Amino acid sequence: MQIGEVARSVGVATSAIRYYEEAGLIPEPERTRSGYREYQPEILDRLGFIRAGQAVGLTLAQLRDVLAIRDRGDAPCTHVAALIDTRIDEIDQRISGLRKLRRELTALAETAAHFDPSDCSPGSVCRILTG
Amino acid sequence: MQIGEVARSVGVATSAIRYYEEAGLIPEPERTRSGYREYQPEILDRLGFIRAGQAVGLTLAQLRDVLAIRDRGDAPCTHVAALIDTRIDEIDQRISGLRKLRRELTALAETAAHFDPSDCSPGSVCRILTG
DNA sequence: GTACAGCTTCAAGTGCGGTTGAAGGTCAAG
DNA sequence: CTTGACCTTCAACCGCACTTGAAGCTGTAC
Repeated sequence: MQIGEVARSVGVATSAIRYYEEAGLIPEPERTRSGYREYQPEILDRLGFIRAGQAVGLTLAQLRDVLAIRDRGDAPCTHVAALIDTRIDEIDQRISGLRKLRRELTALAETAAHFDPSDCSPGSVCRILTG
Repeated sequence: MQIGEVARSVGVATSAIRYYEEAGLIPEPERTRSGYREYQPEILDRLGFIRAGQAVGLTLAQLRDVLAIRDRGDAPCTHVAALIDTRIDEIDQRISGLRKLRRELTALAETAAHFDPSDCSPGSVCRILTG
């Protein structure tokens, strides 16, 4: 398969596939006599894995590590499971940070609703935000 | 006040203050004979506003707009209130997206827990993630 | 006079995950 | 034989909010 066909099958841009190669996530494929990249079907699973990993918020660096384990011939299961657990913790922290921020913002919105613009002293930019 | 003193008072880097000037969030200050920036005390409130805005996730572009309204002599209250409401909506969307992702990840973690690495076929990278 | 902190400008780099553009080679159809 | 879709490499650019570095001037204390 040429790069365009692979790209269409998986739903990524050809430029992204070349970038993954450059970044060490996929191996350099064979070339045709004219220099075109010539992929084997295995690439589809590999790109599918990258897509799935990205979709849950893993970085390309993390996925590259998983792929390297796989390429050494080992099963990356436990490593993947650990990444998932770490990712869940990150999300929990992110959510609680956002909830805290939301509480602060609703308090500010409340202030804003009871705020008479004529109280708005020209000496400060905006007391709604700065309290 | 010189830039370093302002930076220490507000808790930002001098490079950030120069950047805000460049980006149009703060006006160009007077200069001493030797070319040093010489700030009036009003800058502290302005930088405090920028910090407060950033802390709730507003972008510099949004804050620049608020400051421009203030500089025209108008009260930016209603504009700020609208930004806050929009920001709350963004956060709600972000949180629900993260919650959805978390549900997917806990499902994957569950799969991983019941997964025998020997089931891990060498033909695919990792079936935990790709399902 | 000399050390040292502090200021100046300008250009370039950071992270992340790519995209875009230029300049050109390749391949099948008509 | 030309058109057009596809491929190649390489370098530069995107957003965002800065930081870093180089090269040099200023100001004060000793």
